[in-house]
Amino acid sequence: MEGQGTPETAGAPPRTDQHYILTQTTPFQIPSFPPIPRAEDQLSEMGFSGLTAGMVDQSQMLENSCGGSENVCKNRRISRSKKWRIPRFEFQTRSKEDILDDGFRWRKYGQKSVKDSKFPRSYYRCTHLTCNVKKQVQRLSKDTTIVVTTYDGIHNHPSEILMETLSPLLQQIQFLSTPASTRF
DNA sequence: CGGATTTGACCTGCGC
DNA sequence: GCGCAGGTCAAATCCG
Repeated sequence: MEGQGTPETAGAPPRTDQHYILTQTTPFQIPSFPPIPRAEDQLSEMGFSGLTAGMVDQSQMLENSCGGSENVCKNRRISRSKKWRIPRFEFQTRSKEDILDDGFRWRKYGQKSVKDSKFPRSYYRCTHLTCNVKKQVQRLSKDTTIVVTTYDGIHNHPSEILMETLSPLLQQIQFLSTPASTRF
């Protein structure tokens, strides 16, 4: 795994002194979600070129993560008989910072100490209204300089920070492309 | 004051 | 059935 895919592409939202290692590389597909960008495209957008994401058996997926399935249980979990699969990809990041700035906004909803690890695992959810992507962040106890970030799901919206950066530019382009006679 | 974070309680699955 | 571990909830707290 080490040494496998270590994109250090410049100019991407993730920054600081980080090295990236993507640990799962199996292609995946999503059966019935609305049109959303492929994980590879999102990774590319984040600056990780030439990467693919892995597939995970997500039989414990929560109801709000499966787009209103008929199999929603009264309690929070979906029946294990329904084999949901969502993309999951994992980065190992060499950084002093625990939080990888990936261009999306995250809200922390939990932290848990994990067996065989002296560092707690943090749980984050994307703050976008309709996006149910989650990520887990944990520092390796073997090598405390490495932070493992696991993404569950694919964003169904563009990076908000990226859009904030680009919106003045887009507005200017729109303004300039409008015929002068029709402005105002 | 509102949004984000913290943290203990709770829920669920799994192995024995 | 029981205990353990992982994941989530939600009230309390913090902070800009």
